[in-house]
Amino acid sequence: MVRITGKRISESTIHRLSLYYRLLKVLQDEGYETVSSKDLADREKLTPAQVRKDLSFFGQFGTRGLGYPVTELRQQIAEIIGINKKWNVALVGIGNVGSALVSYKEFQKQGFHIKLIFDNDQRKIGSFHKGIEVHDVVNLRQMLNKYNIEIVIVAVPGAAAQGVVNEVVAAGVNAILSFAPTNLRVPSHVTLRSENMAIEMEHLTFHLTNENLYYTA
Amino acid sequence: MVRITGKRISESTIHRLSLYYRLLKVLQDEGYETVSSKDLADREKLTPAQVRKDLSFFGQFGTRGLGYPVTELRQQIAEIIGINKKWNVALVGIGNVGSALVSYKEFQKQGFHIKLIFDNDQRKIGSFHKGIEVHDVVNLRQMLNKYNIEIVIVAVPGAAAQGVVNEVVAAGVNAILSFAPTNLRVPSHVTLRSENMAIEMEHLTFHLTNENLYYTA
DNA sequence: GCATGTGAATTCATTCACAGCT
DNA sequence: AGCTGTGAATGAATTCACATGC
Repeated sequence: MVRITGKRISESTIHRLSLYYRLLKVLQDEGYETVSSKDLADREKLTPAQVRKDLSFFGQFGTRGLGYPVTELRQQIAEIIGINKKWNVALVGIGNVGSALVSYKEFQKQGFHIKLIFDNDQRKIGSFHKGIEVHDVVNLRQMLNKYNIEIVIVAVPGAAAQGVVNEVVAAGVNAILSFAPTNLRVPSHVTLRSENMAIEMEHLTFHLTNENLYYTA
Repeated sequence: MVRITGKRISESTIHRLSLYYRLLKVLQDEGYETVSSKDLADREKLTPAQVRKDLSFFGQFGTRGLGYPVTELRQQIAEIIGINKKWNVALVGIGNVGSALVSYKEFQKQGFHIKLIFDNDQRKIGSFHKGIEVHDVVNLRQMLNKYNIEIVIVAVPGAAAQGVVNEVVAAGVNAILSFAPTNLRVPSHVTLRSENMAIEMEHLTFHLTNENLYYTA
């Protein structure tokens, strides 16, 4: 949770900003110049009040009676989220998930530049992926520093993940995206997000298993 | 949101059940026979009350003065989440993400059996991935039926995703995990979870961009 | 004495409703 | 008239605190 001029910003608000950002691109492509909170809400299955409240945390972007200017609002949200600039990213672990990430085109487009790749497998070290050389993870800390890496993506097996995270934190990197299926510890000044496909699947099985118990009482 | 005997179960509770399930495995391996809500909470950075409340929605699993039996509680949670059985899964789209999924060992272990793979690329159709043949997505609906698929993972480009989802829904499948970076529509009886790496990255950049504005007022 | 299970209290998120601007 | 921006009201999730049982 972050406070901006005294207002609490929740992770859900941050998430919705990302959704608005994408939706505004679509609206832009469809030729809209302005959009109302109701339009935005309808397309995202939210309430207009929710949309207005989310935006109101960061300023006043609309015109009463008219709505929000599509292109401008999109630019403003980009600035709020911090994707109006390039970010130096490093990837640790070039297995299946890591490879998928390197090939993920949206990444480059969004300004995420994978500058460094690390692995501990001697057969992989020295090889190239999409033009990026794979380095020995032994040099992780010093290279993160040298290349001014701001975000590290951890895609190593669970058993190795905490060790990698510790090095990353020691190197002064404050943002980590992990694909490891284990609990990771970071100091409170570091932002950690974890993606775990198995857990997402379990949401599905929970619903499949329990939806016959739906009540509407 | 699901109701069980009148109690509201939130997605966050479901998520935490998955965390407890994993943590209990660790505790089991460490040789613990019982565990208190405080122990569980400390390891997950939650409060003991949160842990007890989560579990209380589904029954009484502990012993006062003693705590919860590790192995037994783990088994109970498996039943609640619905991972005490095998699930028939199909994968649509065998690109980078799809390939990573097929190779993901945790999946098999957790009882998720990828029975079918689909793609629309003629060069891929007929090929095999980890012993599973790639089928033409044209036959999606009928094959999902024939093989009693319960969960479909959609890993196709954004532009193709809604079309695939429509077919999946038409085939009567009620659980979908999507990796497409677009908004998808499903009827309310279908559970849809979306993973979007770019959005996760944006949480990180938001924090990196805004944490210098932290207040503690 | 110790730790669960759970109503009550609190905190946090969302929605309402309306004043204010175009 | 239409739609934003925002305090106030509601609703949901979390935490408190204690009665209950081992």
